[in-house]
Amino acid sequence: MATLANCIVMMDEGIDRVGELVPQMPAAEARMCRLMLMLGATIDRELEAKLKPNKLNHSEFLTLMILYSRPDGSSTPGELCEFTTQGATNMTRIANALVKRALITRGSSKDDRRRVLIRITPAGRRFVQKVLPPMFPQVGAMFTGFSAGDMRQFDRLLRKLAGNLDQLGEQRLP
Amino acid sequence: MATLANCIVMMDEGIDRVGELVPQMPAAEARMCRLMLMLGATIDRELEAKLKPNKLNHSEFLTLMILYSRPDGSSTPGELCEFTTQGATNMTRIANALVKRALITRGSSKDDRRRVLIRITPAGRRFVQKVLPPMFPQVGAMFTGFSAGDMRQFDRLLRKLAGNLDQLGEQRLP
DNA sequence: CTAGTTTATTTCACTGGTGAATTATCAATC
DNA sequence: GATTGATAATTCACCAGTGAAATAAACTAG
Repeated sequence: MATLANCIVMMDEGIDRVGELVPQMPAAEARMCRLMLMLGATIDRELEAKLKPNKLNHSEFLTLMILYSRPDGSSTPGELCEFTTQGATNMTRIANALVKRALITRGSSKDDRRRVLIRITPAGRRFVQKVLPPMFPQVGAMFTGFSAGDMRQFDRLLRKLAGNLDQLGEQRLP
Repeated sequence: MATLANCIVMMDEGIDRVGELVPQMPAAEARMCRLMLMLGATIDRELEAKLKPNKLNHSEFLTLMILYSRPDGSSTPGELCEFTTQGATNMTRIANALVKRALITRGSSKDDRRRVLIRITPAGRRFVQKVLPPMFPQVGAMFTGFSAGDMRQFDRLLRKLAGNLDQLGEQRLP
């Protein structure tokens, strides 16, 4: 099996070596960047594995969770696209899949009949309440050994990084 | 456009709300987890966008960089699978693509003829040296405002998280 | 009322990645 | 030295997700 630790060792050596060949490279930043990519992908795989027994994939899960988290349990395809960073094409497919399983309903909005109103059903709520708790242990285990201070720091640093990424994105689409 | 900051605001509210409905949830950990997923995906998209003009995708780039970082510039498909966390099937495709562009060569190993030896070509090295520097500004910009201490902390926390993820993976495949 | 814009859906072609079976080689054992 | 089993890479058929373009319906502003 390819342990994350192995990959990291190898990545560290790789960056050192590339840093010798291309000295202008911001090595420390590149390292962080790769770490974020590796960990993000790993967590993604972990989550996907947890969801598979329930015949859900990541974007379907996310969509369902957003609806579940809304006080009125409803949203629109456009809004869901925005927050799940999915294309409209895919959101239609996701909605189709969730409607077929009766976890959500699709209806047209009263005041703007172009809009489609997507709403989580009682069965959808029950489904979330069944699916969610079994993933708590893993989520907790990811942060064993993190002190309260560690969590605060981590949160701060991730949000700071998010801010930088936003700026970086803006200047690419001017 | 869907700014990361917006998604985060929405995620925070969502987790608060779900936390009320399902109180056993480890809210702080779930928040970190989602942050990692969002940032990882964003960095991934950013990288992919930077690579697209060069007709490379993430896994091809990674493969090429590993080869570039090796003192002898060579590896085998199996090893590359391990470090890129790709299936063997996909590695064959990646190698095909890179061979077609003459960035790598494929030859069979002398001492074990099952093994294929993949080696970066001089053109491959030149290609990396051309492609790499233009991404340095972005990589640097991702961490503007990070003090030396911030970088140290961030590195420490990410590696700690990696350790936990490894343990979590082990106990799923016993 | 008309022209233009927004919202959602559908279709199509394409990319990236996966699982199952296949082929070739090696290593071990009888 | 033939047989069995493991390992490395490839091939094939398939799926999920994407981007672009076309369509349709409904809203908005002049």
